[in-house]
Amino acid sequence: MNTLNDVARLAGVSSMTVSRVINNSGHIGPETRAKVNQAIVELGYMPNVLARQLRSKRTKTIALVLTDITNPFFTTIARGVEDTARAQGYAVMFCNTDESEAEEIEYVRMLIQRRVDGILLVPATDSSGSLQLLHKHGLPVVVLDRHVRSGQVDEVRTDSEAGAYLAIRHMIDLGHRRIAVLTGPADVSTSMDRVAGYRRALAEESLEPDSRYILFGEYNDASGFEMTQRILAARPRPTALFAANNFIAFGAIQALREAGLSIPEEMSIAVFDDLPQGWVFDPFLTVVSQ
Amino acid sequence: MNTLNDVARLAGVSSMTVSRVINNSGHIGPETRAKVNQAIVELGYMPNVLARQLRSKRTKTIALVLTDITNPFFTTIARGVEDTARAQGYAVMFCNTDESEAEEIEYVRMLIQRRVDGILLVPATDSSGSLQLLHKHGLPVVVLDRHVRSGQVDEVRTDSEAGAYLAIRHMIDLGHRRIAVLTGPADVSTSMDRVAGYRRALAEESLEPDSRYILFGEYNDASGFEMTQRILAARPRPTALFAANNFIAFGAIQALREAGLSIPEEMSIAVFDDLPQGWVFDPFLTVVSQ
DNA sequence: TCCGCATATGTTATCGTTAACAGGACGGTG
DNA sequence: CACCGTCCTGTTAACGATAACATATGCGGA
Repeated sequence: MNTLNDVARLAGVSSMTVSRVINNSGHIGPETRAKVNQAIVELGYMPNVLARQLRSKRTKTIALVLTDITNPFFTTIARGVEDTARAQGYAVMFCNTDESEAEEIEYVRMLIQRRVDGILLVPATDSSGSLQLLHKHGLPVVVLDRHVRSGQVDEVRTDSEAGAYLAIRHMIDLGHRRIAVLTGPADVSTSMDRVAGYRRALAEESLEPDSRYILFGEYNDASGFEMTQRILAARPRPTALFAANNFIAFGAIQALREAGLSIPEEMSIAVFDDLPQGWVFDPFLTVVSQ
Repeated sequence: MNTLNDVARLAGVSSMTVSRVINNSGHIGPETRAKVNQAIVELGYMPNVLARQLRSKRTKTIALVLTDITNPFFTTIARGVEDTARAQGYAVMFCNTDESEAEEIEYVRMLIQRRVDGILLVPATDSSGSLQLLHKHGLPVVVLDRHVRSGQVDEVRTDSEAGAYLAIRHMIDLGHRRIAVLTGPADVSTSMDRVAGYRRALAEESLEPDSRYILFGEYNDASGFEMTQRILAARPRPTALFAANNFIAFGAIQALREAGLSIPEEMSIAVFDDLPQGWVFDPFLTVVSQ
């Protein structure tokens, strides 16, 4: 693979001149530029971005660290991030932490070593060893989707509390009085915020939130399935379920099908999350779209 | 951010010794190793991977170039690639071409410049300027999901012809005689192969494939919607649709709903593709899972 | 005793580019 | 005419690591 020097030699100029042509910096005479460009084409020259990055201390690369790109909510975000980054000449590295803080820190170390210019992070938990690490090394971070306690970070997220409130309000308006909530881990801000919205809506109606109706689990379908089985055993049985994300809803619907309960006649479901396109087809659901 | 030399100075050894400790190469005395490790911890040293990559000419990075990571089929692949790569110490860069060859070539140029060690490519079309480019620069490539004519490349894909054949066979066994196929672009191998399987199944039953029942479009829901509207206008109307991928099926189902046709009573649907989890809930479909 | 080999560390050059500085030519201005 | 600014190009060093080679020490065997 030939280098900038090969191009310079062929064009009969110094390597600095070639560099200037490539980067459109400084002043270059028109015929010099032509010679250089021709040499570039002739050799099929491709700049070595690594060398450029090393010297200039910028990688034009950012990272998106999230829990699972398989979740349609995150897939959509990933797609948007990639499009925007690319338009600015940046590349994106994706990392799946599977909700594990250890994995997250591992990834962050790798990203620091690769000298990415910045990181978009969906933190696995709200205790943020990785944020400290990033801060120590001076790496710009934006936290997505979730809130972290540890202070001074820019965050971009939806208002979980208000969204959940709206969903539960809607259920109440439809006449439901016994509503269960199936949510994620207790140490993830979205879980807690969604429960908070749930409580507020119930409180407004002076409905006592029954603690047996508030279940914490994981943001996946197995957990949704299991929580639903537990809630179906509760007496009195709730008439509506509020799933704190789409995967939990998947599991819940499966459990209801197995139990032979029809939706929404025998059990209503509201979901907090984007759903994959086409999902709206049959079981009738209420969704809070992000 | 401090360097290998800073560590060397603090530990009172040469930078080469530090490098050897980090990479576990050569012979290092136990107390030297201890000194070096302590210095590393003390400084919170993070190797500059860029410098390493430049010198060693390996980036430990591969790229996955696909058409749209939003497609659940590709999302799953992406997840698998990332997991496997990471286990081997490799990072992955994802690129969405949106079925555009121009975008694909643009990405390939960028990846060559970034000196990735190899590329996994889902080609947008079967004319492969990007493959030539990659070959010219000596970059290892594996082509995924689709077949390319231009020769000597490793390919990993499912047997589209056989899958389509099975789906159509199944439809025929259920009694369908007028089956339409809604497929992707004519210059993508999977489209053609799925149509070929369709033809073979029909031919076996001496059913004349009606060319009005074979529609080429795009692998997205808008195209599936539009093709379905066209097919519904055909007389005699087919009794079954075969969608060549999940997005086309989405569009088809939407079009059928709008037309007030029930699935599968008034129109059966078979789909070639993985479907997102939970999708099986209601409209009753036959799927060929990859 | 001398040689050879394994072990342990250091020195120098280099990967391919850009930052920083250094001119030379040319034209306008006071 | 001296001086300055603009345009164009080149030289040198550096980014932070590793490859390749060199050196030193100790130990066993002929």
